[in-house]
Amino acid sequence: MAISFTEENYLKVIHRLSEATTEDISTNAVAELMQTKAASVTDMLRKLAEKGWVNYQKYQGVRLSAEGEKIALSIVRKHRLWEVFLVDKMGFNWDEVHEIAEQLEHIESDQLVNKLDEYLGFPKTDPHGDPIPNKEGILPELAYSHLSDIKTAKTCKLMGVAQDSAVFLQLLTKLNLSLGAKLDIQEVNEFDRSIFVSINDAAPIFISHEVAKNILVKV
Amino acid sequence: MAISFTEENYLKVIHRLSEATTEDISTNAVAELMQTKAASVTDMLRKLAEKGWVNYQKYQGVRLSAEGEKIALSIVRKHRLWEVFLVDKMGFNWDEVHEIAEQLEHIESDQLVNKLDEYLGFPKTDPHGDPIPNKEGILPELAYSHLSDIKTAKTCKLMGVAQDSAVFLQLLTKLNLSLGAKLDIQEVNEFDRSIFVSINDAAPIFISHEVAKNILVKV
DNA sequence: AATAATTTTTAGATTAACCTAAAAAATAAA
DNA sequence: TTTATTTTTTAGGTTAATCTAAAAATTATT
Ligand SMILES: [Mn+2]
Ligand SMILES: [Mn+2]
Ligand SMILES: [Mn+2]
Ligand SMILES: [Mn+2]
Repeated sequence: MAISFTEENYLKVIHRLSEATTEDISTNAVAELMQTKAASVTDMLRKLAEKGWVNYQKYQGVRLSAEGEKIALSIVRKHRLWEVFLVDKMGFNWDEVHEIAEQLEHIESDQLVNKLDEYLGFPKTDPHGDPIPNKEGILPELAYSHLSDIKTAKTCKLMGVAQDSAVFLQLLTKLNLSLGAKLDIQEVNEFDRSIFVSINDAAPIFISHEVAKNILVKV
Repeated sequence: MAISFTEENYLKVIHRLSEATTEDISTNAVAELMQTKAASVTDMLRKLAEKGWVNYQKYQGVRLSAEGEKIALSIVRKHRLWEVFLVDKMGFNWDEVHEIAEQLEHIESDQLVNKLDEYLGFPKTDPHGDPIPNKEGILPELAYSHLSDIKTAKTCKLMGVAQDSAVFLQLLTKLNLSLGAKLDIQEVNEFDRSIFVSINDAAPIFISHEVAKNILVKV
């Protein structure tokens, strides 16, 4: 069955919201991420349900069907593989690739995706540390902690980010924080929950709680 | 000003038709290439004229404006660069890339296009021998002859094809005809205008007039 | 020059994706 | 357990891109 860019984006958003919870996804939550109005979402959910890609009963929220999940994962796979391509082959920085990948993820050609995967050396994660679903649509579960949840005196390693926005990623770059960075937590301040941390054995600096929430680490 | 995929495709088609003639382009000619109805074309031409991308007066046909020409060439540039990428880097055959490039040509990022160009080594032509417009939108004019117009006993070199269709390109591949092939014309038959030709010094074979019309050569 | 054939445009509908405003249902608070 | 608040859906419209059928303009043919 034919699928539009818009439908693909809805499925992707529902998938993203479903990763954070086992509950049904609300119309408003979808509306916010899709940057549209709840009324438009209701229309679309009815259509997606008719196509068999979501389970939806009015007022009850929505979940992806098995088929919808498969489609969503194939788009995530394409998005992340293209991001690797843009950084590794085209020389973009990690804060420049998300918008372009938002376009490239809709290119339709299984052959191309698999050739691209091979060309890139079958990467396991994208430039932001997010796992790349394989050909069969299996997404390895990488269970990382948020830096904001780590206790004083611990050492950990930066494994990913919880946000793709350019301003956030550029800030990390300024702080000399990139994937693989070693973090030694000196102190967590009670007042503002800011973290005093040494990055790659350099002199420690302060990182706000807001930033720490969006940094994923392995202890 | 924002532009849709559909508008881009119309500009591309008008550009393609303009290459073959200096006359104004007819509504029907656009309709045929766009695989749509004349009534739809009329609507779109009015819209493109309002946006300043074409000059159009009803019943008088259409031409690209300078700005429209620039947009059309930027799409052609992307299409052909992506085709080079697909063949040179992804390992596709020349008959497999057109459809995918039809999608990729709409990806919007000047930065990406120019990085891709550099990554590919600033290619001058695409896998079908068509010239690639440069960053400034200048399209080198490659003046080749159609094989069907060449006289007996001439030797020439295959420089391009006048058609992107998979069936045609696959046939050429079967005939051992690829870019750069050396052609020695033994005889042009009066009856069906078929050509008896030796390809890369092999034993001569027959090529139909229909095929010869779509082969571009340098004498 | 008049008539016939062809091409192009207009008129009126349809579909996908969106919107605002109002109604209905679900949830929270008194 | 009513009442108030919030969430979600419905009703009715808009815009872009398409369509068919009919009208108008252009071009070709007697
Ligand atoms: Mn991204
Ligand atoms: Mn990413
Ligand atoms: Mn092509
Ligand atoms: Mn080509």
